[in-house]
Amino acid sequence: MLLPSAVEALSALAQAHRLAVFRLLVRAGPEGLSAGEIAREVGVRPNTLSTHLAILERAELAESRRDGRSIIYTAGYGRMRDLLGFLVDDCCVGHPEICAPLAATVRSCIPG
Amino acid sequence: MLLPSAVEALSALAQAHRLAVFRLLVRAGPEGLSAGEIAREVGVRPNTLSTHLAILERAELAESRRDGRSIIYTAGYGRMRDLLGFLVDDCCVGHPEICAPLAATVRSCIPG
DNA sequence: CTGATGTTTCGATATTTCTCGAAATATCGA
DNA sequence: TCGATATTTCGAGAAATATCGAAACATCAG
Repeated sequence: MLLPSAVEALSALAQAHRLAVFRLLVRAGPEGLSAGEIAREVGVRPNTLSTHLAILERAELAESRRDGRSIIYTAGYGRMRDLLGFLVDDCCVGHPEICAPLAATVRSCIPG
Repeated sequence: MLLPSAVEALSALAQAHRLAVFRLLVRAGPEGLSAGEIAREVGVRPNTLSTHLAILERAELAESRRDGRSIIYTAGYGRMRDLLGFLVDDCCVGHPEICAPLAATVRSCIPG
């Protein structure tokens, strides 16, 4: 991942409503949530949310598909993985003590 | 780490110059770099850089100490660790496949 | 087709952010 | 003290961002 993409992804997450939306999508998993459900959950008007979702989608941190009248959004896991990798790589250049506490977190969700 | 702090940290990193500065500081390690060296390296005017450094420091992603006429900046490793933990936690709720690729990166810098 | 529902687009406004030049502050060497 | 170096603070202008109401678009049920 290159710096401009990292900045775009970080910018997308650097807003309270969007970070809340993204966290919601991550927890929702591959099934995702409709725009309306997200709006209700986060407490943002539908048109404002639409702008936020477009920003997340543009940063590839969210994906969408239509289901009837609803549009279902899911988290862009691949992009998130890249972003975290980009940031963790940075932290791991000769400073293992920074990554050590992370290891426990990461290990706890890896099967086996 | 709470959401508002995460937003503040993400906002601090969501700017090309600041992300470049932060990466530079992480690589510089505990010895740090003077504001002037950073300005030269990143290609930003001293007064503009000062603003950026203040933002990073406010987000606790950078720390400063005076050394003669220079002010030495170091990365705020603790805050970065918290931020990564916050983001990784999110990704690890029932979706281990997202964290698996991260594990290799993290493991590679843990001694032992 | 018509009306209802769900979502996005448009146009405008208020706020925030980035950058700059100029001036102020702090430290050092002579 | 004086002048030079290093950095920050101040004040302003341009650009980007967040939010809103209204209108448009897409889909479905009857």
